[in-house]
Formats: sequence, C-alpha cells, structure tokens
Amino acid sequence: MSKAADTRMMILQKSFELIYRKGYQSTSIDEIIATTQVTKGAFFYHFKTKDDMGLSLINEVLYPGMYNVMIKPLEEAKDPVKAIYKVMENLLNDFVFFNPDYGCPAINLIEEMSPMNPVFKKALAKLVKQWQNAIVAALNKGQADHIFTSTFVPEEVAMVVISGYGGVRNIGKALGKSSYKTYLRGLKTYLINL
Amino acid sequence: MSKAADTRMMILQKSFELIYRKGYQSTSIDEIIATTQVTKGAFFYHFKTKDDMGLSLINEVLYPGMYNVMIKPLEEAKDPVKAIYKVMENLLNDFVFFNPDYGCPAINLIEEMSPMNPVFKKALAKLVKQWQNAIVAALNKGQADHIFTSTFVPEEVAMVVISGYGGVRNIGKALGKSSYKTYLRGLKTYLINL
DNA sequence: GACATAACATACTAATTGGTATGTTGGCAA
DNA sequence: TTGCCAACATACCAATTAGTATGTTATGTC
Repeated sequence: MSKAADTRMMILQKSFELIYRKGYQSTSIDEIIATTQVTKGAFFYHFKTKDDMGLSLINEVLYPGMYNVMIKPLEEAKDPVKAIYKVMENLLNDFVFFNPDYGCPAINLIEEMSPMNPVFKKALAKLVKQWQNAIVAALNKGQADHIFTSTFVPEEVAMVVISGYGGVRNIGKALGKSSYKTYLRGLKTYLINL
Repeated sequence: MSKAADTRMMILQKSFELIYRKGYQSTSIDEIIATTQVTKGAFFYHFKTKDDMGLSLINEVLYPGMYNVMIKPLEEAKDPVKAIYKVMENLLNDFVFFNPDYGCPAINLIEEMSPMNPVFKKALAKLVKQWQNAIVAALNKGQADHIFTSTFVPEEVAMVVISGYGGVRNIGKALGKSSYKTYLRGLKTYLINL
C-alpha cells in the first residue's frame, strides 16, 4: 500500500472510531485532523467533503468488517439455528471494540444518517438487506433439511432476529450490558422452538 | 394554563417535532425560535440551557405520550398476548405522527443522547424499564392464568419484544414501512407460540 | 395609579463549523 | 538536473452555534 493510501485509510479508521463514539454529525473535521495529526489540506485532498469521507467509511471500513462477522459465518453454516445464535453472541459479547454505551456503529449510522442523506441510506440499506438475505438463506436451507418442527416464514423470522439485534443495541445504551444477556437467552429459546 | 405556561409548552411541542425529524444535536435553538416565533430571550427565560429544554421535553412530552400508548394498555389487559401485539401494531401502524423515515422519538433519543448525557440516559432508561416491567407483569399474569403452553422467562420474552420494537424502528429507517409488516407477522407467530 | 416582578425582545459575543485559497515539499520520469 | 505533479501544509473565511447582557413591556398587587 502506498503512503498516500495509508494516510487515507488511517483517516478513515480514526474517523470510524470517533464517529462510533460521538456520532457522525457531532464529530467535526477539526477533531478528526487533530486526532489523526493530519492537516486539513491533507484531509480535503483525500476526500472531497465530509460526506464523501463518511460514505467511504461505510463502504471501506464498516461494510467489510460487518460482512465478515454477520454474513460470512451464515453462508458456511451447517446448523442455521446454532449459526445465527453464534453470530449474535459473537457480535454482542466478543467484540471488545463494541461498547454497550456506544452500541453498534452500523445501527448508529442507520439511526442518525438514513433520514439525513439518501446516499448514506442506500449504502446502509444494502448492508441490512445482505444480512437479512443471509439469515433467510440459512433458514431456507434448514427447512429443506427438515431440522425445524414448526412451520414459519423465513423472512419473518429473519426480521425478528435482525430487529432484535438493532433493538438490543439501542436498549443496551440505556440499560447496559445486562440487556445483552437477557436478550440472548430469549433469542436462544426462540430459535430452539422454531 | 397561564399564558407563560402555554408559551413554554408550545416551545416543547415544536422542539419535539423538530428533534424527532432532525435529531437533538442537529436541531439548533435558532431553528426552534424561528419555527415557534418565540424570541431567544423568551426561550432562555423558560429554559436555562438547551439540555434543560431537552430534559423537560423528555419528562413532559415524550414520557406522558409514550406511557399512554406503551404501558397503560398493558396494565388494563386481560389477554397479554393480544395486548402486547395490539400495543405494537398501534405503535407501528396507527400513529400518523410517527414516520418510518424518522423512526420513534424515544428510540432516537436513546440512540443519540444516552452516550452523551447521563441525565438524558437516566430519564430514558426509566421509560424503557417501565415498559419492560409492564410487559413482564402482563406475561406473569398470563402465566398465572395458565394461558401459555410453553414455559418461558417473562423477562427474556419482554426483552425480545422491546428489542424487536427498537430494532424494527431502526431497520425501517433504512428499508421503509414494509419492515413493520414483516416484523409484526413474525411477532404474532412468536407470541402465539408462547 | 404606583410599583414590582414576570415575561418577554434585541443585540451582541466567542467558539466552532465545513470548506477554500494559496501555498510548500518530496519523489519520480525524462 | 530539471521539471512536474501528487501529497500534503497553512492561513484564512462566512455561516452557524449556544449563550449573555441589556434592554422593554405586560400583569398582577397594594
């Protein structure tokens, strides 16, 4: 990677951390260049506007990161129930970078930026849809393998699951990490009874 | 109500609408006084700071409004399954003031303000806890009446339900109102199978 | 009707915002 | 070695921010 590309990626990474904790609009460019030790000239050389940086951040940092944790494990899954639960447990408990106080960076951006910027909205909707599709595919495979005792509509179960994730990330901001534990137990019971 | 109290409440109401659509930090006092036709002097006569106004808004507008829709119907409920579903359907479909693009004002505030201001966090956590308690109480009553076929932990089911709500409000911002319908069908199946 | 205070109105400020204009420098091709 | 451009650096700017200082006016009380 060239030095310029290094600088660019470093700006994106540090911005990602700041925005995760403070929100997109409350993170100023001045603060970003202060923590990155990069000058304003350098910042605007690499990114046309703040929103250009934000969108690059979604596509080049957030998206690949989330894809690896939320979607890839489901594509390779044998038992969809175990796989879905494992992904959720991994997301909620194992990621040390994710703090209950600050929630999930993807959920935060959807919450804050979807109503403000249609380009952000589209990029974030893509991420959600991919997760949804991966869960539906895993459930479909499970139904084909006859591992479920009840009949259900995979799209509806997927929506309950991804909503549960987004919601518990929200609740966790108010009530703390204990919400995660309670939710995970409830999710496990739900999935087992499918 | 005195004229001064009228002015105060009008500021809170209009601020509530603006903040619902734009977020708390992105709604400036200048914008609030422009839409309310109230001068800056009047604003700062009624509220010490912006955060003082925000907290008043939570306690005097958001809290009573949400209480009536989310909690009261559950306290009077006979069939908890029907009551919980009805509350959710009412929240997601019937409130014309609530727009899928802008989500839920309470969820939005938790998302944005819980990490920024511990006073906001506390006031919002109270609202969540009350809803949680109301759902748990309704489920407990249902278990005492032996209307459920499965055994479950009410706290866990309540957490799945309130997380589902918060999450689908988030997903809805990215994917639109159709998410609500899919979620509600999934929720119904979940509740019926309890 | 005098007076006090509540309820505003106006004009300002210092700090912060995203963005720009105009530099400078380092490395590589010819 | 020279020339050129990518990759920065510095200095600025107009707009917006929450908040304040200092007014004026309405209203109730005696």
